[in-house]
Amino acid sequence: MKPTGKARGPRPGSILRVEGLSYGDLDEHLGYLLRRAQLAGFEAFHRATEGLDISPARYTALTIVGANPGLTQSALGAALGTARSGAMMVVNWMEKRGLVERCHRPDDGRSWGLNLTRRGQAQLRELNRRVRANDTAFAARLTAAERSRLRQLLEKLTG
Amino acid sequence: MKPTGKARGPRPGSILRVEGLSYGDLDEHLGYLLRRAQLAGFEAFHRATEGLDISPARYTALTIVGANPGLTQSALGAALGTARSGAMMVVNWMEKRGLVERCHRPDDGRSWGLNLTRRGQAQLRELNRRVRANDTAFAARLTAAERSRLRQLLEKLTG
DNA sequence: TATTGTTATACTCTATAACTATA
DNA sequence: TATAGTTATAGAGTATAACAATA
Repeated sequence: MKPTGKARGPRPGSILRVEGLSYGDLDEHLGYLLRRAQLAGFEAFHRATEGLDISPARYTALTIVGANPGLTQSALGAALGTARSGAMMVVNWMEKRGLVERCHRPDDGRSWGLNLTRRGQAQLRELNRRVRANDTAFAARLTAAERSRLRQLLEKLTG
Repeated sequence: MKPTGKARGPRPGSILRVEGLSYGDLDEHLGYLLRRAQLAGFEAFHRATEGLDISPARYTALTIVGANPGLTQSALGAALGTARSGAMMVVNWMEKRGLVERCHRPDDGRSWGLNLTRRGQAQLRELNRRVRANDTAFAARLTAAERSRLRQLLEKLTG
């Protein structure tokens, strides 16, 4: 049994509600509530992918490459909301792990086209399985109807 | 007219939806939707506090100290979900700016009690004004009823 | 022995800028 | 000249560990 990967970086810090402490206006501040929920989501993600040397950003990158074969690094960076150099590091990681290939594009010698390898596809399927299962557990406090409503509201909010 | 403060650090990166790109399973992933919304919230906060040398974490710290006079640094760290050393840096920043005072506690010589100064209180009021106004603008895509529902769902989700 | 504050250090993430090669 | 990728560097943020003072 080979090692599955080392833990990466510090655990995501959660914002647990401290007993007997007043939070002032924060409880009515939408941005703060979103931050709390999002950090809880990171924690859930971390639990779901324990030992896989992955991160939310890497998972996002993997998913987007998988959904857009031949994608350019710059386009990936734009999708991730990061600079080109940031996209580089993610792609380097994916390539070193054998999850993604950089393929020359015949039409433009400057840019690479990114494609998932077989292994990358398998890895992504496994991640999706884990993440989806954990997503439900994460949102277990909500009913299915409430989850759906929450998704809908978030999508409307973000545009 | 004195300078109001320098911009701090890199702007928060947003995740703009890229035209014509597929996002695979991400659109159904609650954690991803939360992340998007939260980053949009950071951006809104940044716009609202332009030039004030503040950050969401600092704003949170200021609010919590204001709502809990005499608070301990460790307690603040717990509320922020950060280590003691992290709380130190925030408090150092607040103290240097004259927003907070460290007061000796008669009952325990080890710990400080944190209190907002007059200036800190004024600063917090101004921040609340800006943040609240911008919060509405940020969530302008939603009706008042939807905003309220969203808040409710987020609170239920986080517990 | 445990806890508070403190300091020093390391690591992650990300932005910026300069460089190259193609266009 | 403009753009894609690359590389090096710097900054913010935060965790960890060790230390002193106090409990």
